[in-house]
Amino acid sequence: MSIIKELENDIKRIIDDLGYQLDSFTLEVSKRKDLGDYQINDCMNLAKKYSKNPRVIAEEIKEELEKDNRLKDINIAGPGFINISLSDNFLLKTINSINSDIDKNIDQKEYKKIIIDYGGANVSKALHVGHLRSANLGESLKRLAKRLGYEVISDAHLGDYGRPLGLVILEIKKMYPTLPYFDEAYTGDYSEIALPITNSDLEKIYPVASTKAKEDEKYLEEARIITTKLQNHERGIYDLWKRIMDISKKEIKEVYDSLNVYYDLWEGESDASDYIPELLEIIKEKNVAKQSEGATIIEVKEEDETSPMPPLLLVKSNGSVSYETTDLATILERKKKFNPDEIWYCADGRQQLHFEQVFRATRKANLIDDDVKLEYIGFGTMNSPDGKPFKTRDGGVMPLNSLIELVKEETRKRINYDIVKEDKVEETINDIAVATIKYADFIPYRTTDYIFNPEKFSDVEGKTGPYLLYSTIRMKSLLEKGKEYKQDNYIKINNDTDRDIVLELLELPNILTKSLESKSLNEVADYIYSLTNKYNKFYAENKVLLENDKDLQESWLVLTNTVYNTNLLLLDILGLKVPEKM
RNA sequence: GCGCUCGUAGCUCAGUUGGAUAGAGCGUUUGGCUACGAACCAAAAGGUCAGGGGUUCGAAUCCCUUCGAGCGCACCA
Repeated sequence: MSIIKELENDIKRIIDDLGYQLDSFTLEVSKRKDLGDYQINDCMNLAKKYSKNPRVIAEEIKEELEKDNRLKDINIAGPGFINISLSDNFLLKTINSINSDIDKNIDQKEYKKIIIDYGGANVSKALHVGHLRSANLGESLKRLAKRLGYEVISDAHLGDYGRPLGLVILEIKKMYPTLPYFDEAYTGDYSEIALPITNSDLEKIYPVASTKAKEDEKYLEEARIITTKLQNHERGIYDLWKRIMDISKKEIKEVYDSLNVYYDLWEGESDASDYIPELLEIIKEKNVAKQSEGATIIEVKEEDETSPMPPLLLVKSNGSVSYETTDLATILERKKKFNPDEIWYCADGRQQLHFEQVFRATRKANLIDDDVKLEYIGFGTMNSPDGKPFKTRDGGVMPLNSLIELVKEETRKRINYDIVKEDKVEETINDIAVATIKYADFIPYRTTDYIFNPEKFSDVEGKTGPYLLYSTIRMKSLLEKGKEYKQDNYIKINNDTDRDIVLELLELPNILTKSLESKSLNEVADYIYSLTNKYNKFYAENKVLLENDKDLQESWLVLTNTVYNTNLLLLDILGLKVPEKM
């Protein structure tokens, strides 16, 4: 347990022992630093609950707190705020403990097994800027949850089935009608066929096919037929689909790799499709579906519910299945393969209704135990400066690749070529560019729609990814240059600048816990900036290596090391790589 | 129509289980490199928290209402 949590528990016990019941207690950082390090606001609420004067309660608590030598300068202000500060001796012990083991500054959670579904990549479609948030958020939630003691399985859950693929296959058929894939008489081995299609061809084919389908009912009908054939694993069509999968997956993986996003599983809707017959059987058994307008549906609307809640479409009137059905089958698949305690879905806010339908249908059909938590983690849309979804000049959505390249070009101008090794240049540029993009994405709260202006990337100063990387590298550099000096113990606190850093470090466990609860990384992003900024202030004010007071110098090196290690931990959670030099 | 997410500094965003004087970055103005990496640090200016009403010791935060924005509401995924 973290040191700050221990202190919080002790204070809670003191308050409990006085006969006042609190549901929970956390030390809140004071908004009046002139009055103390922390403020306790609970007396006013307790006063209401126990019909007493808040200041009287505050006095009682104060009297007890004064016996604790970890605390100092306890005072009561206003209607009943208690202000407390931490003793220097306690702070010294704390930082030494964290310095020896950073896990002493983290509160582990009880073990759980979680599957996180994020990314939202679709086969044969380029990853574009709209895919960034899901990948970024999911990856970091995975890292955070793991760090706090959960077992986490990440799944890309590729969109590799359904009509988009039917459309792509149809368009390939129009382009190359003589390919053996479309020849029902062909009995040979498909793997020997040369396919004249690259990934960038695939990315162009889908928009073309999609437009045609909107304009031409006959074309759309043909695509429906191919989609159904695909879902029935029909020879030829199915083999072509597998080839498309291989080409597309390779490209998707490369983009995710460069973004530092990794999946344990590359399952897709097609894998779940194996579970559809069993799913339909269960649903039939439980008798929760019914026929409507030629389709099979599950009613998920509660009685006397006013919000719109259309039925879940299980089997379409033409016999093919919808993505609601594959999502249900996926739940079945995950239960059988992994038996998780929770499943998290990171998807755009516009999918909220869809997931609500899927979750309700899951419960109705008892697809998974009631105590397994299904959680939809929605997020806001990334918009361009005009407030509309991000587009390039020609009207298409900007590919993620292009965005990365754009920022790389800006980064290329800023690198210090004197100290970055020649063979590290490209990797360094990628790390910095990705940090710029990902960190900017973390700053707004999860559900906020936000404006992402690529022009801004030319400015990499201030609260940005490069700021964090630069500062962290500078700490490392200092620690290396200070190797000849002792770096063992934090011995004395010099002034408020030093003290503020130690207090900031103590916030780490609460930040991580809160972030995991809210499933938003913006608090972590804010925190690492704040910690780094405080450290940089210290760095500008003091010259560690030239300090004559050796006790102070040793303390400062320990402080630097602790902040450095904390930054490494946080940057890793955010999924940002730290280059050697930059 | 019903529902969801919102409206906070010139711009982009934090802060929303109610707490003291509403914050950050950018931009603007100003100061700091012959000392550990200046992608840094310091300071200033900048606010009717969309408007109105209510709840209470206390509201950006909770409730009601008006205005405004974006999104969603079965055979696309």
